[in-house]
Amino acid sequence: MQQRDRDRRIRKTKQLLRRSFAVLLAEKPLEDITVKELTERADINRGTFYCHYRDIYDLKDQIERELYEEFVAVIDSYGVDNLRQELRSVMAAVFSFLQRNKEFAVIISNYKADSLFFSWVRSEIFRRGLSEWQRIYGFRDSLQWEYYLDFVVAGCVSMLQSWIKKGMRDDPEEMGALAERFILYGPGEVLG
Amino acid sequence: MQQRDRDRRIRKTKQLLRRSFAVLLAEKPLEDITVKELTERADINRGTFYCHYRDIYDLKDQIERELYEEFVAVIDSYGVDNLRQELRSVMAAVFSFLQRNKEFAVIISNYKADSLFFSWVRSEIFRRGLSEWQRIYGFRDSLQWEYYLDFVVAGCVSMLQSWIKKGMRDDPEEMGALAERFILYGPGEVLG
DNA sequence: TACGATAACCAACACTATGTTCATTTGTGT
DNA sequence: ACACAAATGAACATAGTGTTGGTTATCGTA
Repeated sequence: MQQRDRDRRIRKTKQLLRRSFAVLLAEKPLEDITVKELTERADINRGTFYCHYRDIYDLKDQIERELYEEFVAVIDSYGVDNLRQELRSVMAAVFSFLQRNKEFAVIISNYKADSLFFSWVRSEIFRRGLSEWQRIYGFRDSLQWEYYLDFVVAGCVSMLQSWIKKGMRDDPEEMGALAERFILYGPGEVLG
Repeated sequence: MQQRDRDRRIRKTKQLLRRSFAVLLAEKPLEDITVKELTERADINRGTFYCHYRDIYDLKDQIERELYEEFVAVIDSYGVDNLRQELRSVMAAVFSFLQRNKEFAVIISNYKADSLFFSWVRSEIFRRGLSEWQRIYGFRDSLQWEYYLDFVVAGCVSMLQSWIKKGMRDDPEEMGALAERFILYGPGEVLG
């Protein structure tokens, strides 16, 4: 990415394509978007599209991939050892990361069902959580633990998604605290 | 559905198309499957396909829609009043429902990310849970409750999905009990 | 069993998007 | 200013789409 995008022209065309892609995605489902229409909207030669992407799905994948790499960088900054202790801060950081990338977050939440991004996020967090569990407890009760980990990870990601759909208004710090309570204490405090 | 599918010919072609669709889906992603290839595999005239479906996505939607309607019938049999009391049984029933429809369940879990079925299931359970909450508690703390409900619903659905991917081996009754514990008591018993 | 209805078949059709080519023009980094 | 690379525009063969009309085969029912 660094090597290739040195050229201003490349950055410009990619940006134009992405903007038009976002607009189109707000109008119709992904499978109805054609290269022809996209490039006409962006006022880019159709051939140029194929210099950068294989097809529409490749474009979508690249966008999600880049967002995902940034996400990994964010949670990497918290080290692997203290995920449990810093649960609240990590979650808050993720919420605030999405807020900073509002434009893409909205694009992704426009996909009718799940996006690749969130699916990657789920398996990444699952992987990390599982390895931490095994580091601490070995393989004891690992099946139940796997289901529970899967349960809470999916829960958190779904919180992220509905938070986005609600307009990202609630404070990231509060959302992080909420997520932590859901994960560690269940519904106790919510149901009273 | 009842009116049209009286004719044996229709049932037969639809079945053939679905079988070939399942096979193709195991080979390649949905967006790479063409009507032409599908009908050739099924040994059905291409024009016949268009008598029943608008396009590939319509075929996929109809399959998921039918499975979803059966699902709704299953949870409807538990009445709306006692969702909370019968949590375990309802969840067990859902697990066992998917086990009975193994073939379709596997098809759906083959979609990388975009299964309409599970997305419908999520919003349906969410809707029911929310209305039950409001019936019992009014609108008190409804925001936190909404996030928590979203959290656990997504968690349960994700349990279903990973259970399918593990081969549906664990007993539906046990899975139902596990889900209930996760929902009501959080990780307490799992983490010890 | 016979009959009217209709689903499936077949061939053909125009149409659209795809992916690739090549020569040309424009803009870039150093 | 220069060499290089990206973007353009036009053209092309290809493949899938969606629909047509006429024919054959199969269906449900009386």
